[in-house]
Amino acid sequence: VFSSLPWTHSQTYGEVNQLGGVFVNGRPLPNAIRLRIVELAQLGIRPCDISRQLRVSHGCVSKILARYNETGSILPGAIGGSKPRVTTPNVVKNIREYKQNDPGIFAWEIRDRLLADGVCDKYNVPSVSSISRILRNKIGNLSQTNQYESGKQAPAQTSLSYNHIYPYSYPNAMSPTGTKMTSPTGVPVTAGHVSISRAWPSAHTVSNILGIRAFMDPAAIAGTDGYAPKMEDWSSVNRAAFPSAHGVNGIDKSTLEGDIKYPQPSSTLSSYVSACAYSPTNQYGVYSGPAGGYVAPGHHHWQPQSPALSHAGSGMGMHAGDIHASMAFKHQAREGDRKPPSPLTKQQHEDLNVHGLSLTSSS
DNA sequence: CACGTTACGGTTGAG
DNA sequence: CTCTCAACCGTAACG
Repeated sequence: VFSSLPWTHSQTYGEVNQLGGVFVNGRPLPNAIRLRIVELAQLGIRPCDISRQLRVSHGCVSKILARYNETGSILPGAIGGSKPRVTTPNVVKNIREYKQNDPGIFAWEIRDRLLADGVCDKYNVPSVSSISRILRNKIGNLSQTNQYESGKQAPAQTSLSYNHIYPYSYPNAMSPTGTKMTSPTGVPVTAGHVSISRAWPSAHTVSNILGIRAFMDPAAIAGTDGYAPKMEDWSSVNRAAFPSAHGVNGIDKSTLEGDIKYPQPSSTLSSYVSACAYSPTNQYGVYSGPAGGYVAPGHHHWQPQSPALSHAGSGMGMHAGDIHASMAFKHQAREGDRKPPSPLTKQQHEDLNVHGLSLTSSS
């Protein structure tokens, strides 16, 4: 797996593409680079030139810009994990009832009833084969089965709406930790809100949240391992730093180091670019950043040139985080349209929300 | 040449 | 704890 190709010397590992750029197979490009791609495009630089300057394959530049145009987010999609189950206890309960009331009912009929009765919607209704499996495994002889329903219901699911959207599972995820704690009101803060408030992007949002939480929550930090890591990808970048903290030692350091830098031609950029680094272990990491910091910005910061970077650039990689953070979204694009089922969705909608606030890109 | 697409080899993480 | 497997990734190459 990690065949490390030491690029230069330090730990950087990763591979070098035809353009001389460093990348880690299977992992998203650092947010700083993703951000840079978008920034350059907004400055009017052609994709082919961006590809050459940043040493990122044109296919990747194309993909990132397309996604940005579509969702307003520079962040990569959610990697790994499973989609939320559609066969929630509530659904199973209904299936059982249909079967009990009509033992000869066909799976497809059950499916239609789930839709007709509003138990499911077209996005989360179980497939006929899933229903057959449920009948076979969980409701074989109706009687015993389970206990579940009692306790849980599948509340959320109803919300279908987003579920699908976020494969990631945020809904839950976040809520648990961060949310709850945070919200004083008791009302759970949804990620969305948060994000909004802070103006982050969605997915990220989450992560941010996590990150943040981490922040505040020492415990979290403590468990380095635990860290919030999950946030995944984007996080890596974003999270900026949190260096110190835990530092988880190895990890961060590396990150910090960051420097991996890939050679960047253009001086200007380079600075911050370098910032990003892959974390060795990658992922995310560990560092969680100071969330607060960057966020704050007022906004417009994201202007291409200097701002963010500038300070960002400096030392540790983290800044990178800021940067993107700030711009994670584009001004916004259309909103309403897409959300549902489309593939990328996850963040999309979030983004959408976000956009509002985000900056306007125009310079 | 520019760039949208996609096969490929890879990683992740909920279940 | 380990295994599955779908979702995502970026590169390379095709058109």
